[in-house]
Amino acid sequence: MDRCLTRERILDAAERLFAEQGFAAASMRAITHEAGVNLAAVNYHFVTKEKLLIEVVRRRVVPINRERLERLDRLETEARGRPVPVEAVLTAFVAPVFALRTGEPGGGHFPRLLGRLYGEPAESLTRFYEEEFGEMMRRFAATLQRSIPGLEPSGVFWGLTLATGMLCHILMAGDRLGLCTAGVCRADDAEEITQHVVRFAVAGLTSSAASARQEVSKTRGRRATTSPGRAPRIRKRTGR
Amino acid sequence: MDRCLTRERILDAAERLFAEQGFAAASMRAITHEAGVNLAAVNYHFVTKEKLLIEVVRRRVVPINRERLERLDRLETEARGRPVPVEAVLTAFVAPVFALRTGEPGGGHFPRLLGRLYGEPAESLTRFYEEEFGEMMRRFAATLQRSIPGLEPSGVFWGLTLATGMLCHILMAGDRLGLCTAGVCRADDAEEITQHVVRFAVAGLTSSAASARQEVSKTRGRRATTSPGRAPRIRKRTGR
DNA sequence: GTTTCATTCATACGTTCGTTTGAATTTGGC
DNA sequence: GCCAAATTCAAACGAACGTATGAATGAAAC
Repeated sequence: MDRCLTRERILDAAERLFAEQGFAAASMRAITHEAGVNLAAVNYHFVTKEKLLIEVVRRRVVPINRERLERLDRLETEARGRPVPVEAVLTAFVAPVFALRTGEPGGGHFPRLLGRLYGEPAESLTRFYEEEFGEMMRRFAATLQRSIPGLEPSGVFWGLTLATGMLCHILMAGDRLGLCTAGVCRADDAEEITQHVVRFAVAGLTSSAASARQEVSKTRGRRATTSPGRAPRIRKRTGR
Repeated sequence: MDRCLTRERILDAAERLFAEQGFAAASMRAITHEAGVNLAAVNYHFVTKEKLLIEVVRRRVVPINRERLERLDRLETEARGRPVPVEAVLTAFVAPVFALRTGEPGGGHFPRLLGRLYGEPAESLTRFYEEEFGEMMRRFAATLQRSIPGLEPSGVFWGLTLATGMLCHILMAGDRLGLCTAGVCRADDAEEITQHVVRFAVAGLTSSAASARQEVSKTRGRRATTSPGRAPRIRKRTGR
């Protein structure tokens, strides 16, 4: 059997089973059986189960975060020094997660795994997170900061965190998403999910900025509510 | 040892370990050791590991959802037929999750478990979800529907789902929350978390309603964007 | 004091776990 | 065709898993 083929088959099978059952519950025997390879092949190619998980995740996360940053670069280039529209920034953050769902052949299982990852206690994953997500998050935060006047740094990170939360929750819930929502919400339409998440994040960030501004200028007699502020001026809705 | 004491000690220990390590990774031996009880006590009191999980969850979820509904009832009574303010509804949805964190002595671990639950593949949990969350979600959806003029049913459920997602993600991330956010976001201030999540959900729902309204009346020459609309002027549009 | 019933206990059952081993097999360079 | 390295294989390792069992223990009921 081709050398690279076994590796890839293991990664595919592990991705599917990790996503469906979680790291601890997916046994190496189930993975290798699903992949149609020998049990010892995993230890030969990946040494350990935990390192296999890291590799499964890395294979998808690296391209996703690369595309996120590429989109962000493109937006900043187009903006030519002016602030980038908030919606565009958030779309660049959200959309790449779903890119491989339709693209890759067996990539449909990864979003669910991605959603589940934050809960996994493997400490090597924690390190992996900081390495793979840290800089990307900081770059998006910096861009967002300039996109929304009046938004403080903590507001930006909360926005990105909450956006990630919405994303992960939908991804993780999978088919069960419709259970508590009378079948209204489904997790199979990437376009719709992206649209909803981006809308919420844009509105939330804008609202945070508005209430922060109001906090500053509360001596002025403007009406004080916690409701979202005006629409941010987004002209050309740059979706990709 | 007191009869009820053993049960409670097992529930506490299981809650902590399930939250920290996940269902599959937390062994019965670790749980009973942590609880300081005999291994067989779990099977005596709960029959099976999966039923133990259900009981751990039920102990916290039932009071939480009861308080959610009580708050909602109170709001509707106060509103006397008028729509309930959106922010109040969402606060009633979010805040009770954190109530036991400060209240109960060992309850600090449950939010993280709650966040993790959506990923657990135990099929008995799926049934449990529909039973414990289904009606509550529908009641909140119905109230929200009347609170935000122009919001369609799917928008309401998406809002509640995304709000749940933000909540679960923060809860699940626990101490790791600050990792990718330059230490800005922390998961230990219930007040702050509630405030952020509610703000985002209010803004998002309002924005959804605004874009839905605009969709309807797009023949009129008003400016069309997908950005969030004004704050909803909750007028007394009597419903029901 | 004896009976009764609920609870706790030490121990063992049969599986399954992640990993290792060493021999077989395939592969690629000469 | 041959050697050496890379890969696959069947089999087994010790440990840990969830659960079951039957005897010990405790506290009320009589």
